Formats: sequence, structure tokens, C-alpha cells
Amino acid sequence: MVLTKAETPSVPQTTRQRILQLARDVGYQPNHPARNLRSAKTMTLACVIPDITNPFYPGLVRGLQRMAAPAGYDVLIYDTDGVPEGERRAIEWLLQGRADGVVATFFHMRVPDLAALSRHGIPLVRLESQNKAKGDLPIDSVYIDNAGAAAAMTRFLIARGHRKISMIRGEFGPGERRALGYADVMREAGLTPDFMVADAYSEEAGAIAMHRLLARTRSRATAVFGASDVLALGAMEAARADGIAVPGDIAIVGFDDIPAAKLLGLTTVRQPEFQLGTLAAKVLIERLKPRGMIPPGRSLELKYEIITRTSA
Amino acid sequence: MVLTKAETPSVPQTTRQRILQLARDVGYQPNHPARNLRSAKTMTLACVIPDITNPFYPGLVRGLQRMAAPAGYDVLIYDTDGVPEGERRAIEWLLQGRADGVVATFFHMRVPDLAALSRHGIPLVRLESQNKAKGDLPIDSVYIDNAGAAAAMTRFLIARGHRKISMIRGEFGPGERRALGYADVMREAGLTPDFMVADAYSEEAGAIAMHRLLARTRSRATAVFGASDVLALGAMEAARADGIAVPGDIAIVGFDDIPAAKLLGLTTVRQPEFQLGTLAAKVLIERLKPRGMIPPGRSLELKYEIITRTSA
DNA sequence: CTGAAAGCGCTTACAG
DNA sequence: CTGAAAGCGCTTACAG
Repeated sequence: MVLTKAETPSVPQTTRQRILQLARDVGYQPNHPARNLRSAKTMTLACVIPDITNPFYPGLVRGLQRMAAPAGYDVLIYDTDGVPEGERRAIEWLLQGRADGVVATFFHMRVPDLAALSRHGIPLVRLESQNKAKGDLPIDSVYIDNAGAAAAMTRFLIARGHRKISMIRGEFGPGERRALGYADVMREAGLTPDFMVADAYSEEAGAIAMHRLLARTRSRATAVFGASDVLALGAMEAARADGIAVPGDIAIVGFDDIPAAKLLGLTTVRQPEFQLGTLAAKVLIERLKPRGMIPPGRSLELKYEIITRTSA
Repeated sequence: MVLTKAETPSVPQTTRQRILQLARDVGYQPNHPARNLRSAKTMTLACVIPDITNPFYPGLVRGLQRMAAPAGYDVLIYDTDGVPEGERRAIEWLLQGRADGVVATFFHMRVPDLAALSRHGIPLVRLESQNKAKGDLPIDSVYIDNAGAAAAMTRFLIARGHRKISMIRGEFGPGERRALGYADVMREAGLTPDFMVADAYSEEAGAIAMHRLLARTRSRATAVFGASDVLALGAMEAARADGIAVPGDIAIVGFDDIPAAKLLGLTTVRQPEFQLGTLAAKVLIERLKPRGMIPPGRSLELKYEIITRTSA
């Protein structure tokens, strides 16, 4: 009792101190699994992302940890590779009760796929805007306005005089909404959206897409918008390999503002990844507190920022 | 029984199928915490690192996951910030039984600090060479020869005609052995080792150290060896900011070969981080298998490689 | 080989 | 307010 309660009026102070001292001497540590079973809590948060190797995510993870650790939560990482199979596997493991709550980026799973988590009482914070009906599932969202940010960046390029702007995008994930924002602004300006789809959010995929873009003989773009920094950086490398000057011959911009973007002078959209992490964790931990009724899912939007550097 | 055993000779095939189908229909998932308590296993591996935000570590984590997931293990991340307090906290949490085994990089903890883990039956794989006496603790090591690699890189710079070579190093962690390798070769060549200590393995710290180096009026170095890529990249940025050309005015080399090193043409030492991760996980999982006696700690060394690019 | 019982180490709800 | 008992959901060792 002395060990569990913060205060114990009935036990004399000296006895209390003796017990605590003894526990320390003997190296007593409460057994985590036993505690978990009895209290039906794992004190673990899961973070489901495509790939920790993408420099955007480590900052997010640190943000999660910053809030999780003081609250006593561990942080588990599941990489899905942005692939349906990977996302399904993550959900399945979570359904076994490996974590109390989840912060996740899903490229493929839709609300029906995620309903199982809610049914099992595992709250979910998504790192993307809830497109539409999440039914009345208590799923929260923490995100930036991807479409709006892509639109702003496209407007920036147009203002700089670019007319032929191509976007290198991933087929799934955040690239979808970014493509929307880009296409809208292009059409508004009387220009034609032009997409080159990369099959992953990796430098290699970005480089391949860029090579394909550069191989076109006529009507070549004067600016390329990478739907993520990793894609844009791959494109820069491809340009350099082909002897094309950036921004001299072609402008390149990205999205995310990963650390390497600064080093390479990439003009990009800054997402506050650390803040996204802390906020997501906060919302999740709040929801994990025992309470009467389950509040409806909230949507929390954070601000993005256009960072102008030398690549455009 | 049908649910736990892979085969059940006594139960008719049709009945077996019916049971399994029913379990699936009903969405049965074994309860993880209960299983953990009873079997005294958490089926999670912990990864203790200074900072997931340092681009060297995500690759390592992926390597761990690659081996861990198929074996049914989750991967937990603890960031210590390379600070004694952070490392102690990680050990304390692990002592509560939050993971079955640990892969770790400790900057400060020494064998006596780690003995508690062994006493609690939690195996540890360290990502650095065991300097000396680990007693007879069954602690494994997976690493590259940091001193040897730094020596090789220093020889490379000397062969290129450099005489005044400074090293920007972190005070603790892998920088210690790298500094040793560098200093040995310098002295052998009749040159004077020169250190600038950065107070973290971050770009900012690297840039500050570089500015200090560049501020020297006389006997300025012609080459700078960053004890890690992040430090070297910070130094490159500082040089650029000061209008110093790389490699024209000063050569810069690093250590790790993080993804950004390639993009920026940094000459560096390649560490096979993914392979370090898979190997560490393999060793750990092997040790976690129930068996009679506890084998002594093993030391496994992987190969490094000097990657020549344009910065030197 | 099978099935029923014990028990992992806690926390929580409950009787005193 | 306190202390002893029940029980979380499994797995494992054991009797039949």
C-alpha cells in the first residue's frame, strides 16, 4: 500500500520511509506485464508510419516521445512502407492489445478498416485531414492543410513566371491532396497540370521520375514540384547527374522541410513535424484518461509555411 | 487447444476448421498483456539510442524491425539525448520489464551500470566495441572498428597532402574512439592532432565548432574531420556561410554516410547501419530463445568503407 | 495424448 | 479508512 499510494496517513512516517528504503535497497521494480494485465493498460503508444527512414518522421517521433515519456508511455514504431499489407499488419498487431492508443499515417486504410480499432477501444489520432464521414467514430486528426499548402507553393511558382510546372507525386498518401491543391491552382491560372508518378516516397523514385521528365524533348517543364522533399531531393540529384542547373535551367521545390532541405537550399513547404507529434500525443493521452463519455473526434489543423531558399 | 497448437491429430479436420473459422468470424485476438504475464515475455525489443533525429539511426531501427517483426517482436524506441540522465531513465524503464531484450548505444553507462539488466535476465546488445572487461556478463557487441576507420580516413587526408587536420568531435560516444584513431595516425605521421569539441552530435554544434576553427587567424587547418556526418555537414554549412569554399579552401570529411552525405558530396566513412540493425536483432533474438546455459558475450565486427566524394 | 486446474504479479472492488 | 480476497486472460505443468 505504501508502494502504490502517494500518501498514507495511517502508516507512520518513519515506517513508511523504512518500507520505501527497503524497496529501494532490494531493487524492487513493479512488474510491467502484470500491471498491464490487471489494469487493462499497456502504457504504450504506437506510431504507425510509412518509413522511419524518411527524414520527415524522426522529428514527429521525437515529438510523440516528448509528451509520452512524462506520462509514463512507451512509444512503439510500426513501419508500413506505405503498402496496404503493411498497414493491415499494423492494425492486426494493435488489435492484440499491444498499445493503448495509436498515432498513424495510413495511405490506404479507410474508415471501415479502422473501425475495428475503435471497437476494441483503441483510440486513433490520424496525421491527415479527415476527408469526410468518419461516421461517429471517435477518431481525431492532427494535420496541416496539404491541399492549401500545395496551392500556395504553386502560386509562388506561377508568380515567379513559371508556366510549365510538373509535379512529381506519390500515388498514395499525402501526395494525393497536394496534387489536388496544385492542380486546382494550375487550372485556375489557365495552365495544364502535369503529373509524373513516383512509385515510392524515396530519393531513387524521385530521381527516376525526374529523369523521365527531363527525357521529354518538347514542352519541358521550367519548374518541378516534388510532392515531398525526399522526392524533390531525388529530382535535384537527377538534374545534377544530367548536367541540368538548378535553379538556372529548372526550378525545383519540395514539401516537408526535412533537415537536408536546408543544407541543399531547397525551397519548400515547412510542416511543423515536432509540433504535430507533441499535439497528437497530447490529444491521444487526453483520450486515454478514464472518463464518462467518449467525446467525438476532433480535427486540429496546424500552420504550414513556405520556406524560400535558392532552388527556385 | 486448436487455437494454440499448429496441429491437432485428435481433433477431426472438419471440426478444427470450424473452430478456426468461428474464431476468425468472431474476431478473436489473443490478449497480448495476458500472454505476456503468463509466459514472462513481452515480445518487445527496446532500441536505446541518443536521438532518432540523427539520420544515422533510422536505418538502424529499420534493420532491427526487419528481423524483429517476423519473430513476433515489437520495437520500442528510447531516446537518451546522449546524456547520463536519459540513459539511466531508459535502464530504469527496462528494469520494469518493458522489453525482453535491448539493443543500445550508451555514451556514459559503463558495465557496472548495465549489470542490473543482466541480473534481471534482460540481454543487451551494444552497438560499440566492448573496450575491456565486461566481466563475464553475457553482453554482446555489434560494431565497426571506429578507431581503425578514423585512422584510415586520416591516412587518406594525409595522402592527399594535408598536414593541418583538425577534428570536430563530440565529447562522449563513438567520437571518443574515432578521436583515438585520428590522433594515433597524426602522431605517427609526425603531425599534431587538433580537436574542437562540439557539445552535441548536431549540425548546429558542428557549425559552431567550425566557426570557431575558422576564426583562428594563424595555422588554420586545411582539412576538417567531422567525427560524425551531422557534425561535418554542420561544418560545411558554416564554411559556406563564411564564404570558404569546400574543398577549394578547406577539405571536409565525415563519418557514418548518412543519406544527406551523398547529396552533398561529403567524403565519409560508411557504416552499414541497416546491417548493424539486422545483426544486432539476430543476436538478441537468438539469445532470447529458451536454452540451457547462457553463452558468453560475443563481439561481432562489421566492415566499414571509405566513400570518396567531392568534399575532400 | 488430453483436459482441467493452477498461477503469472499485480490492481481493484469489496467487506470489515 | 484499511486489509484481504478476487480475478485480469492467458500458458504451462500436471494428473488422468
